[in-house]
Amino acid sequence: MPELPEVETIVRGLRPTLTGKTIERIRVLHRDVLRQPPRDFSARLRGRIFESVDRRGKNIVLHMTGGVVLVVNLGMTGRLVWARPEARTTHPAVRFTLNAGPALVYDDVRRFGRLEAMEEAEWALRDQRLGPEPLSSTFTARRLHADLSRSISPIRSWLLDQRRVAGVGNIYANEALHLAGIHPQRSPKSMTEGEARKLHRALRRTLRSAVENRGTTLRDYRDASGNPGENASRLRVYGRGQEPCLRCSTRICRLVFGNRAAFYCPRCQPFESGTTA
DNA sequence: AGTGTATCCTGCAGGC
DNA sequence: TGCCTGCAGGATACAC
Repeated sequence: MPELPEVETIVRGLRPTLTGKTIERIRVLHRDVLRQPPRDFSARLRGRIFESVDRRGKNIVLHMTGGVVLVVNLGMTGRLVWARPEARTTHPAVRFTLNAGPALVYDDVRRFGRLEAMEEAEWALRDQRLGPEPLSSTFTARRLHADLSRSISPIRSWLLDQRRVAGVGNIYANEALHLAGIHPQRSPKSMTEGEARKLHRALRRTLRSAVENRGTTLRDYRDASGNPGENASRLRVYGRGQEPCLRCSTRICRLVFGNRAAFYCPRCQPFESGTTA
């Protein structure tokens, strides 16, 4: 559910208030969202102070005193919200009582999300396994083209693989491919430098504007204060099967592969490499 | 090594 | 109204 723009919005919302706060108490209501025994999780975090609030890909990365890192992956329906009445938490799984202000609650209907407390060194290893941040300066069109040349899986699947690029999920993969005029099943290996450049631009534009709109809320996503994002009305293909393409009025197609739905315009995104688009 | 598939879980929309 | 089916923004264990 939450992809880079949603996680970024949550992190920005948490940062000013959470930094400097101490975890006084931890209540685990659903242990299956933890990647370690609840006793171990709590022992590592209790009494620690939040030093920084960051994002890496779709992960919320909370650096604590004592060299401990709390990593939160929201899965499909996870939320990290302030326990205020207006942010109604329906399925609280973990509750962090802080030394001041409202508690911080991890809420997750489907419980696909995961929380883990680990050492800095362990986090460094995990971090290494993730691909480049698409909005950072190290993510260049040249690098993208080189990375694409080594893969034969469909480009939409490639974009969802967090080891290739970090933070892209099904919504923004489909949106960026439409903007770039590239069919979701195109082979990355077959892409020209020009296509890689288009895709690079499209990814960055799509993600940046979604961050500006505070993320896409289809159903579940909320920011740290419990508010939905504003980006849903800006989607061009995702969830718009059978509706007209906003660019050429052709009907948007819906196609399932890799266990996920792909949406694309057959005219703007021809399967035969896109010189006619 | 790199890919595709099945699975974790709950809720909701649509068909009958 | 109620039952059933299919679908959902993610990650990963496994088979090939």
